[in-house]
Amino acid sequence: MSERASFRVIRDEIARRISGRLWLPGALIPNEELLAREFGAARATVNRALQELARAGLIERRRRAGTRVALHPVREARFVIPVVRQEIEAKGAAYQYRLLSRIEKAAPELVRARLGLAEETPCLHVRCLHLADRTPYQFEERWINLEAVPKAREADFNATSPNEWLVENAPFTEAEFTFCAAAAGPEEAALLQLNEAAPVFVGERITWLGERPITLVRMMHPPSHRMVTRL
Amino acid sequence: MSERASFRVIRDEIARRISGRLWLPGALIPNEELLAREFGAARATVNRALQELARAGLIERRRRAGTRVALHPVREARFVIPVVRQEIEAKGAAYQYRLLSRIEKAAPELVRARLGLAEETPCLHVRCLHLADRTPYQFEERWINLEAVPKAREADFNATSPNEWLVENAPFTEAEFTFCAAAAGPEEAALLQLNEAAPVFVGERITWLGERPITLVRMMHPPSHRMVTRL
DNA sequence: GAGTGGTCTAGACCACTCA
DNA sequence: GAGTGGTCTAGACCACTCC
Repeated sequence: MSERASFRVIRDEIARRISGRLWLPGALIPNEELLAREFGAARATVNRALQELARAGLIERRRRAGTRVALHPVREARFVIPVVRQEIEAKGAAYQYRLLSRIEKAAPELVRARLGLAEETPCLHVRCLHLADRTPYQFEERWINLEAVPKAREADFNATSPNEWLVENAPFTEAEFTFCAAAAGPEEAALLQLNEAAPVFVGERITWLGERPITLVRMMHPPSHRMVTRL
Repeated sequence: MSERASFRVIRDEIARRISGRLWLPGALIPNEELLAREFGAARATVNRALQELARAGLIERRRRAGTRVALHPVREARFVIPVVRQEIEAKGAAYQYRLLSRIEKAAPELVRARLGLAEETPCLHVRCLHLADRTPYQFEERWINLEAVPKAREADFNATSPNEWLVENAPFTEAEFTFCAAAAGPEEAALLQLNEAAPVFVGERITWLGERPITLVRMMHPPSHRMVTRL
């Protein structure tokens, strides 16, 4: 029975009317009860369709005032937080990984400030390189708060990259992402096989479990890197 | 009546149990009927709570197999699509805008390919600069498909930036975003007051209304720029 | 006060998938 | 075949907001 009105059918039909300019930006659209009658569905079904459209930013809803076609549609987009290995393998390339260094020491002032750590907090500093088809793909530099993740001391980062190990062993509830462009320093340039001062794409991520800072990671990509997202 | 079980209460309580490691990653959680009984709510209410958690990536659900705590929680983050002026004013800086050029001509092959346009399609090429407190903030280079947005011919881009004009006058339903790092060319460096070949942060956005390409824009920022997002 | 969306309930049937 | 989530219905009450 494809005749049964589904919230998807209703949602898509309404989206069609909006993108087809049948209902213009700012215009009031029929209320839930009318739409329910038109589509031969229950009001709850129409409600679900409209809520999805509102979440996507296509319409704006207010009690009593009704539902309007949004004047500024689509205000936000999503991007996936990939595990590097999966990101590389999804491109059909062979993944390789090299641990460069792993040292337990106090984090520098700048890192402590970003993570909100006390001076004496023990940290693990890990540097590694991810390659796609033998070409440097990402240089990763990471600080792990050992007070929050003491088990990291025993982790074998030669076998598993800190990225994957943390995904399995250190859940987080909050995260902050920063993206920017920078010039490669001499060491970074060598590792990524670039000229010194070549532009690099830098992603930075800080994660927390509740209030507790877990890790700060800086991920550096050669300029050929593209971060793409849709919608 | 805060006693009435709301889907929010149920959702948050379940999230609490997961982040508090009461329910471990990979573990099966009670089915909808049991949870409904526990919370004294209808199954539909529990369903809504669980669907939101699944959308957020905290749990994974499969018919017959039940609902499990996700092994790789939080798979995606959101970022806002700002209007440049609002982005600058939100920082407390004074916004200024300069139109650099505006020419109607055919788009180059590369641009046509990305937009899926025929060779003869009329386009509007617009270049402009956005400043924050008199400092160059973003260099914008844009192609507008005049077949889709003929009204753009009459738009006064000296008064309103194409960014804002399009937001008001050309709704879109699909968008693709690309971010990368690049080296500034001579003209770009001059406009952004950088040395030549300085790293720049580049955002690119293509929008469609249904199947129809609307515009392609390349937004270039000096390396001091940070794109930040949370969650 | 009245109209609109927000949410909940109780029950039902369906779709998928595992055993 | 049976258990689980996915969805729909019909009805209800509430919350917000405009008049």
